[in-house]
Amino acid sequence: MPELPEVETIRRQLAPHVEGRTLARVEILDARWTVARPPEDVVDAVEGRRVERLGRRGKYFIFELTDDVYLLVHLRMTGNLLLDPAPDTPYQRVIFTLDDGQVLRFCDPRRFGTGELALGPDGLAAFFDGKLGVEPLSDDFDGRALRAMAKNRRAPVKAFLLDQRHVAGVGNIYADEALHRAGIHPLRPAGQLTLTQCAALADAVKLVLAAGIDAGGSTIDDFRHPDGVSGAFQNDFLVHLRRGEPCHTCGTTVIKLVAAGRGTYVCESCQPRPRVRRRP
DNA sequence: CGCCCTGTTGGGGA
DNA sequence: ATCCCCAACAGGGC
Repeated sequence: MPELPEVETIRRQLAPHVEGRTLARVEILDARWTVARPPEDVVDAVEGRRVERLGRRGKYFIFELTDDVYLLVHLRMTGNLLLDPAPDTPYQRVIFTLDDGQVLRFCDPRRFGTGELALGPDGLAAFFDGKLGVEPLSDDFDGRALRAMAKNRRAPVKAFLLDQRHVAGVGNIYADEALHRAGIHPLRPAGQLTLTQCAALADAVKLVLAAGIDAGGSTIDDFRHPDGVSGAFQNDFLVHLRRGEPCHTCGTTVIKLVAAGRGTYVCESCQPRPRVRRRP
C-alpha cells in the first residue's frame, strides 16, 4: 500500500542505514524496471557511488548519489524496498549490495515499480517537471492554492486530487479519507468547490497524510520484512471507508462507486451527492 | 477447478 | 481536458 505516508515511512526507516553507504554492487533482475534506458546503463551510472541522501518527492524515492546522479525509485502498487530480508524473499527485481555488507532488495510481485535515472540537478528537475505538482504537506499547499488550481476544472474532485500534476502524493485511499473528512462528494466537479471547501479539503489532505506518517512511524523494523508494511499502518485514527459498513461519523451505510476509474467509498450523508446538472 | 473481477499507480492513446 | 485501457500478478467470489 505505498501511498505517500508509506513511502515517507520507509524512507525514514531506510535513510540511517543507506545514507553514507556506497552502492557496491547493483543487480537489476527485471529489465523492465528501468523504463527509459537499458538496465546496464543504470547500473553503470549508480554502481560505486555513495548515497549522500535518501530523499522523497511525491511517491518517488530519490537516491541522491555522488556527482549529482539521482536514482528515482517508484513502488507503484506492490513494490517494496527491504533491507536485509530473508535471502529467499520472493519477487526480487533489483538487488543493491552496500559497502558494509547490507543488502537492499526491491521486491515487486506485479512488476509495476520503476527505477529511473536523472543526471544533474537539471535532469532531476526535468524529470519531475510537468509530472509532479505541489507537495501536499508543504506550506505551498493550502485552500487558496487548491482553489486556484481547481478553477474551471470540470473533472470530479477525486480525479483532480489523484492527478499527481496538481498535488504530488495523494493516492486512492487517502483521497477517499480526505474527501470524507472534508464532507465533499468525490464526484463533485473540482472547479465547483468554494474557497471554504478547498480550505477544508487541503486541511483534510494534510491531516490524513500526517496521520498516516505518524502511524507508520510508530512501527519498527517493518522495512526488514516482506509483510511488515501491509499491516503496519492500521490505526484507530484512519478508519478506512468500506462498502456496507457504517460511516464512522454518522452511521450511514458507506457505498461504493467508481471515480477516476478507481473504486471509491463514500458516505452520501456526510458527502452529499452533487446536483446533476443537465446539459441545456 | 476454472473463470471473472478487482486492485495501493501512472503512462499513453483516443 | 478527459476518459479508457493497459502493464503483471494474486486473491477472492461464484
